[in-house]
Amino acid sequence: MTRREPRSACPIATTLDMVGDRWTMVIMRDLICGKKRFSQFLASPERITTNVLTDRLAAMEEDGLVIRRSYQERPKRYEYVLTEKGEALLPVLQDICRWANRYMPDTWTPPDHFMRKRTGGGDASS
Amino acid sequence: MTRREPRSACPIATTLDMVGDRWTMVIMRDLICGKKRFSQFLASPERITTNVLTDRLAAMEEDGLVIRRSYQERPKRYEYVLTEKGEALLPVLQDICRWANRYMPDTWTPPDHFMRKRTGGGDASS
DNA sequence: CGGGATCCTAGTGGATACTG
DNA sequence: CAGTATCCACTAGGATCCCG
Repeated sequence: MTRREPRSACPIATTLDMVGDRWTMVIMRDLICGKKRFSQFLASPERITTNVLTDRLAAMEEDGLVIRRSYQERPKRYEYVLTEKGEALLPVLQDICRWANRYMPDTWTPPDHFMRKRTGGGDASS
Repeated sequence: MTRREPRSACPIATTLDMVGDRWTMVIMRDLICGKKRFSQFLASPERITTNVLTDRLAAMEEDGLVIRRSYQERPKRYEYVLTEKGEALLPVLQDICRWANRYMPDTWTPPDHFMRKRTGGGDASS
């Protein structure tokens, strides 16, 4: 498993040191619509390999972004779900989509229910 | 100079293929408050090296995220500024800051004028 | 099905010295 | 000042095969 140490106390640099690698945010995208299994990630169009997927999921679990549930079945089954901390990154993903749809015309427009979705703890200030 | 080809037509994956490396968003952070010179980036706490900085700035210029202005002086002087396309990523940086300040307590709180700043073309729909 | 074990590449980053 | 030019190290990421 591979994680990065924060380079500074800057919120942007620190966040990027956690989720700013080549795959973490793509995995989170797959998890927005709910739980997913190992083989379902592999089916995404970006074609992540088993090796990297294992590595990223383990790091994300340790960082508290996802939870891995195991079921006692035959053959064994696992499911990955976003934690609240992970879900709270949804606005970032939505902003990225808006930006891409404006400046990179060859990208899909995400489904409406994704762009309208709201995460639980908006801003608890005051 | 190093750029990545998009892995898919997904807006998230495509955007990450452009700005999702270890340095691009950190450089953009430095540019939010206005123009910067080469040596000013080097002074940031994350300690980027000249080699990597040159590489990233060139890629960002080719991607239309920054403009490099040169002045005919002695010694020669250059300035880097965000384009409108680059500035439009500001909401992403702000969301990242909000997220970090909530879930990664050891990070700074950015100055208020940064979090309140708005980019020109909000959403021109309807 | 959900990985682990291996081995390998190439992208990323770093140190140092030099130049227009 | 603002880079180039080398050379080098590390590791994220990939290919392939194997296993409980």
